[in-house]
Amino acid sequence: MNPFIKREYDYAIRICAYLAGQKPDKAIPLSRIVKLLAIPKPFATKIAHKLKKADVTATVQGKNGGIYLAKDSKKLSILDILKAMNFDSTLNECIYHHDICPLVGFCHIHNFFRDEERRLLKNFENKKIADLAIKMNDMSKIVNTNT
Amino acid sequence: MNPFIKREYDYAIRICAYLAGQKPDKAIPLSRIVKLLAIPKPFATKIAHKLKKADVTATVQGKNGGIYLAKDSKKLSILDILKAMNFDSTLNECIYHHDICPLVGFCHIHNFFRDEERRLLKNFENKKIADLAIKMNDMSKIVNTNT
DNA sequence: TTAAATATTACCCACACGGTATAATATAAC
DNA sequence: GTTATATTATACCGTGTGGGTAATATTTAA
Repeated sequence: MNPFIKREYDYAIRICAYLAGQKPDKAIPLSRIVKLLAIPKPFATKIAHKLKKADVTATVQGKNGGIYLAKDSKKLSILDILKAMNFDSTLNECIYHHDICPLVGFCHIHNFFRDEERRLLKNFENKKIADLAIKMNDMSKIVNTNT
Repeated sequence: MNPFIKREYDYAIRICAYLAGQKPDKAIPLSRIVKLLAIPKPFATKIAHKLKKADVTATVQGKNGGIYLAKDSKKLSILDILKAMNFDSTLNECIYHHDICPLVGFCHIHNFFRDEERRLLKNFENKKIADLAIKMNDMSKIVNTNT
C-alpha cells in the first residue's frame, strides 16, 4: 500500500535495467520486454513514451524497430529515470506543502523528514542503472508463469 | 502527492511531539492540541484512539480530561508511533508483494529498494519523539491563521 | 503491399485517503 | 443530581488518482 515508488516508476526502472543488460544501441521491441518483465503492454507503451520524451531511451519505428538506452548505463541514475517519469512522491507532504503545518520554519518533524528525503534521493542519484542491469543468464532463472 | 508518511501518520507524530513538550502525565484536552496544531478534530479523535489502543498515549475521560504520553519520550521512537498507527507504507511494493515481479530471488532492483527501506526504518527507530518535542516557546512563533 | 513495430490520445474504474457526522459514555465541578 | 466538557465508537462520504484499457494513426522492413 501507498508506495513511494509507484508501479509506473518501478516498471520504468525495470525496462531500463533490462536494456542496460543488452547490447547497447540495439533496438529491442517492447513486446519482447513486456513478456519477460511481466508488464501490461498498453501500460508499458505509455511508460516508454515518457522515457523517450525525456531522452532516456530512443526508439526505432517500423518493423524490427524497438527501444534502446539513449544514455550510458554507467551514468544513468535511478533518479534520472524517476525524473523522466515526472517523479512526484515525497516522504511527507509537509516538506513541500507548507500550509498543512502551522509550525512554520522551525518544525523538527519537518526538518527530520526533509533530511531523510534528501538522503534517500541522493542514494537514488548515486545508484546507476548499470548496477541493476538484468543480464541474460539471470533471465534464465525466471519462473515461467505462462499457462 | 503520494506520501510515504500519510497525513494520519504525520498528525500522530505531531500530537506526540506536542505531548512530549508538555509536563509528563498531565492530561491535555485534544481540543486544545487540535487548535494549536491545525488538525481537524474528528480526524484527531480517530488518531488519538489508535494511539491509545497501542498504549502510546493514555487518556483521562470526563471534564478536565485529556491525553498524555504513556511512554518515556526519550524511548518512544517515530517507528513506534508509525506502528501504533498500523503503518503500511513501503518504498516499493515489489519488496513485499513478490508476485508483481518475475525476477524472483535475484532482482537487484528489489534488493536496492529493500536495503533503502531498511535503512530508512532504522532511522525512524533511532529518532525519538523527545528530539522532536514541540516546546511552548516554539509555539509562540506560530503564525495565527484565525480570521 | 503488408506485417510488425512505435506514437498518440482518450477513456475507465476501483479503492484508499482525508475528512465528516452522530450518538454514546464518562466524570469533574457546581 | 445535573450539567458541561471530555473521550469513545461507529458509520458514512466524496474525490483524486493510480493502474490499466481501447482504439487509431503512423512508420518502415521485408
